[in-house]
Amino acid sequence: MSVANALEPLTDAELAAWRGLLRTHALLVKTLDAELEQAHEIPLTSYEVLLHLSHAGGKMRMCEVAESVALSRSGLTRLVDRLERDGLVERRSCPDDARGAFAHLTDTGRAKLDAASSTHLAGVRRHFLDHLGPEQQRCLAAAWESVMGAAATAGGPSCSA
Amino acid sequence: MSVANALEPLTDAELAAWRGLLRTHALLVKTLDAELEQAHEIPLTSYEVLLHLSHAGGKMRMCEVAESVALSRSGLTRLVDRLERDGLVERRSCPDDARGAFAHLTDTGRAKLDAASSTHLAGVRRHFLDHLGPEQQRCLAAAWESVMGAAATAGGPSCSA
DNA sequence: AAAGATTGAAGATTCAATCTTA
DNA sequence: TAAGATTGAATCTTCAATCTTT
Repeated sequence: MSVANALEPLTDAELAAWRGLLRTHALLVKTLDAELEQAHEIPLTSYEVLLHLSHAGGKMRMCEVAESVALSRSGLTRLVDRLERDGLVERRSCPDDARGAFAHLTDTGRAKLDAASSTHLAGVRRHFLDHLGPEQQRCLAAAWESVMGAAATAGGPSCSA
Repeated sequence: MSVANALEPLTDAELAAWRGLLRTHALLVKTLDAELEQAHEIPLTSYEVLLHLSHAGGKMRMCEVAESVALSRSGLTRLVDRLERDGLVERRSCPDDARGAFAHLTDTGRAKLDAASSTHLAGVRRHFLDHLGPEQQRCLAAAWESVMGAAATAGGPSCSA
């Protein structure tokens, strides 16, 4: 908080909290991605796009999808290119705003999502949730809320949707 | 833990703990990387290599460095190429094992690390640690310990060092 | 002039194959 | 035969510039 201690090295506890986040995230994402790729030939990021689309009722604006999976606009454009090529998603025009575009979940995409979800869900449980007590779960959720809340105050997301 | 509930959707608390990890990690890494790049023209991953080298007394085996920053071997080879080109790191041969190589922190590299560390440290505090209470810090550290410990039992790291 | 989306070019990372040494 | 490290090819992601619409 203060400027005076900006150069103090991190305490062991601070270091463990910070570096653990980096290490654990890397391991989990790598593991879950490999499991999805192996069992269903779909990368984790693609899976998450399908998942968000499904949760949103089957369609989202491109910029919303980009924000939801933490990808740049151009990054999402290429990803949806791949998903469209594989028949999992379709682009449709946006009646309200001709500049925009919707990403639509296709039947094939929904089927792929349904098939892959048990693999993914099992992986998230086995590699992550199963090792957390209910108290720890709440603590993590509160921590994310606090960190993200502070960030939102400063520089929020980009697109209006 | 059981197979029976593998298809139950995640509870809200589980979802918050898991998706929060993804979102928060993405935001923090993006922010810290941009700050380092802007103030010292060094990417976060490069900074972390210098940091680990410094903590290890100035030299590490290539495979150790790769493991410490969660990069593949080839990924680290290219990264050290860039660091060597910029004069921040030097490759040296390994007396004990002629197959191996050391990455050595140069004086220039150490100076760069010292200069960048206040930016990085301030960023980690401002964007992350300042929003966590001591209790939350301990909770996070314990969670990482638990998750990583379970993973280590299964498939551990690769190189012998 | 600004926002949503895309494109070309460049950068970073990985896989598979290769080289050298153990 | 296996391990440490590197290389070529391919993939994924981003930045800056562009196009269209508001």
